[in-house]
Amino acid sequence: MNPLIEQLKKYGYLSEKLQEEIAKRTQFFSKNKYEHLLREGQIMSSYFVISKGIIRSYFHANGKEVNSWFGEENEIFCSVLPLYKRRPSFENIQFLEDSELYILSVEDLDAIYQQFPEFNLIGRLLAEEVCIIMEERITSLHTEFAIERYHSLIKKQPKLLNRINLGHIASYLGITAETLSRIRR
Amino acid sequence: MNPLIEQLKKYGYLSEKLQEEIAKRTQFFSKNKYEHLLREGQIMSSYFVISKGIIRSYFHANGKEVNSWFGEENEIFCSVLPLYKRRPSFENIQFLEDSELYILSVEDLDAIYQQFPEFNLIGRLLAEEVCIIMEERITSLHTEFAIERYHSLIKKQPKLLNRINLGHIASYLGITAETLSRIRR
DNA sequence: CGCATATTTTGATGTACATCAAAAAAACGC
DNA sequence: GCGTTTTTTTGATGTACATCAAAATATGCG
Repeated sequence: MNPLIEQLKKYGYLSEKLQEEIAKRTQFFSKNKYEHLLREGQIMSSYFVISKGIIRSYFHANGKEVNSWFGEENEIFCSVLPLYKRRPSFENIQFLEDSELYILSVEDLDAIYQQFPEFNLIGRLLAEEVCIIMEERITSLHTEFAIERYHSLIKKQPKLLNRINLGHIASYLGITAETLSRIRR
Repeated sequence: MNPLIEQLKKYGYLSEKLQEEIAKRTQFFSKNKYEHLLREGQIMSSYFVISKGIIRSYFHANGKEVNSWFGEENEIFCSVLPLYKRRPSFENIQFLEDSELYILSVEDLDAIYQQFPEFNLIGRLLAEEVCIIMEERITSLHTEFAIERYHSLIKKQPKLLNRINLGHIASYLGITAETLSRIRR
């Protein structure tokens, strides 16, 4: 069982041969809490799925860490800028629990695109899905008050509250921990 | 000369046959200032390029119009939700000048994907590009003050200021026209 | 041109959220 | 289990931006 393949299958048909190729190239990692998968400035990139654990993506702005997203089990992720543009990441990806994950590096991904051009369909649908998610996030940041953004988040990722401290959540929402505390009361 | 094909070529090779097929399916429209290309609730969708004119995309939030983006000549655009998910649009696309544009409808696009599977590569790169642009917008809304967002905008679309009134710009920035006026001073 | 309308600016005041400080509560390590 | 560290809450005060009203300016149109 390869969780990456399971996730990719959600976007379309993968032939046996293609599945074998992906399986062959998939790397498995165990990581400890607070380790990093990616640090800003790196170009190393990949699609990946966490089979166990949780991650945050954060970057630095105005001298502070700002969380940009959280990742839970059985979703497919990537760092957009390195994967889609081969440009250095401005974000850091860090494990917030001891975690296990499956990675398909950008080099392996390219090789697969070469060998199985039909895989571009999956890649297209994946990127299109990311667009949808990002559009929601933009609208939320553009028009909602902090409390509405908070409710949107717990609606979309309800388990997050039990796994991640409120300081991290506040940072994702674009407010301080103090404000989040007052909002929740 | 088909401006849509010119834009698509930026993302990769298009065979003669593929270009012919796109050209055959491309529709040309002239539109007057204040006409709409798309209204919220509609599913009708497409990729399109404006050869002359300017557009804004806006939606309704808290009883007000909120501008989500502006489009100028010779860029390829779409409405993400209808095109990528076949879901009703929540945004409206309106011309702010008398305009001319070239459209490839979602039905024609699907037909092309069927007939030329290699076009999925272009579609993938296009969607990936949209992700990059959206990520920047998210970061801007997440961490910047209004004045910084203003400077980002005029850096990225410097001609906008001469073509669009400040109320529209303010709405895009997520502030009121009054605040924008004070910021500019 | 001259009047009507739309846009931009200015001023007074209100509100969402930030900052700083410190207490309270929870989690962690030995 | 107890002390240390981290997280969360509470309070006082500051700031970025909103709201409402109205004046100044620009634009559109017969």
